[in-house]
Amino acid sequence: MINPGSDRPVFRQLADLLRERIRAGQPLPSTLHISQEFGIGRNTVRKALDVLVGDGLIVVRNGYGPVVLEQAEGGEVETVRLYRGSEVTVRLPTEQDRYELGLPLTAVVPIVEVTVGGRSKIYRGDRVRLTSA
Amino acid sequence: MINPGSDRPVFRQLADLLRERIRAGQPLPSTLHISQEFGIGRNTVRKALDVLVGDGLIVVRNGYGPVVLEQAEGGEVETVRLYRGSEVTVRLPTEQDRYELGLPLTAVVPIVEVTVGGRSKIYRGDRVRLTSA
DNA sequence: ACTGATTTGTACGTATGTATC
DNA sequence: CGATACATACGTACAAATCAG
Repeated sequence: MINPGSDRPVFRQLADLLRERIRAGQPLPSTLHISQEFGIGRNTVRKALDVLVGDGLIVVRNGYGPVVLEQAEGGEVETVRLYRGSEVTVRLPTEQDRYELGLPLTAVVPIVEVTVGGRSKIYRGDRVRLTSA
Repeated sequence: MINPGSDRPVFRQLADLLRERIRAGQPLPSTLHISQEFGIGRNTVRKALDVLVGDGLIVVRNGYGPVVLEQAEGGEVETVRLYRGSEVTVRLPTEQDRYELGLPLTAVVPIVEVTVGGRSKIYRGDRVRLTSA
C-alpha cells in the first residue's frame, strides 16, 4: 500500500491512492478513518487531502466529511463567452478567492475575474478559456 | 502583535504581519527566528509562510531561507481590446514567457495570452486589463 | 432547543530526513 | 565536515462546525 521508506512522501502516496478511489466512484471516509486504515497520522492524511483539494477533486468543510466533487467539473476546462462590455482582470488568488474556489494555501493558480454589468465572477485561470463573442 | 484568542487564526495573523514587512522591503528571517520572535510554534509559522507562497510573495526552498519575490507594483496597466474571435488563456509564466517579457526568474505573475487569427500575444496579467469590444 | 457524537480546524511539541551553506 | 534551515511525519490537545437523536 504505502511505503514509508519510499522517495515519494507518504502524503503524496496517500493522495495517489485516494485519487484512485475517487476515480472508482468511492466516497472518502473521515480523516480519522483514513489514518487508522493506513496507519498514518491524521496530519499527514489532511495534507494528502490538501493535494486532492488542489486538484479540484474534493472539498472539505469543518465538521463535515470530505466531499467528492463531480470529476467532469473537476479538471475540465470551461469555455466562457465574453459579450460586449465584459471586462477581464487577472490576479493571483486572494484569501477570499481561495475560500470561494477551495484552493489550498500553497496552490499558485491565476484567478480570472470577468465583470459585466457590475457583476463579476471568478474562475481558476487554468480551467477557463475565454472567447470574445 | 498576535492575539491567540482572536477569531482570526494565528497563522493568518502572522501572515498579515509578514506581508506588511515584505511591503516595507524587509527580508524574512528563518522560520525558527520567526517562531521565536512571536512565540509561535514552527509548524504555525510554516503555515503562515504557505499563505505568502500562495500569494506569490515568497518562495521557500529546502535548506534555504524564505525568499521575498519582486512584486509588480506601480507598473502601468495596459488596456487591451478583445475583438470578435479572440481567445484568451491564462497560465503561470513559462521560461519562454519570462524571456519575452523580461521577467525575473523569481517573479510570480500570471501570464495572459490573447490569440486572434492564429497570432498570439502575451501580457503580464497584473498589468493588463481586457475589455470585450 | 438541547445534548452528545463525529469531524474538521488550529496549534503545539518532537523527531528525523534532506538540502543548502 | 559541521551548522543551518526547510520537509516530512508522528503524536497530542482543544476549539469549532455539523449532524443525529
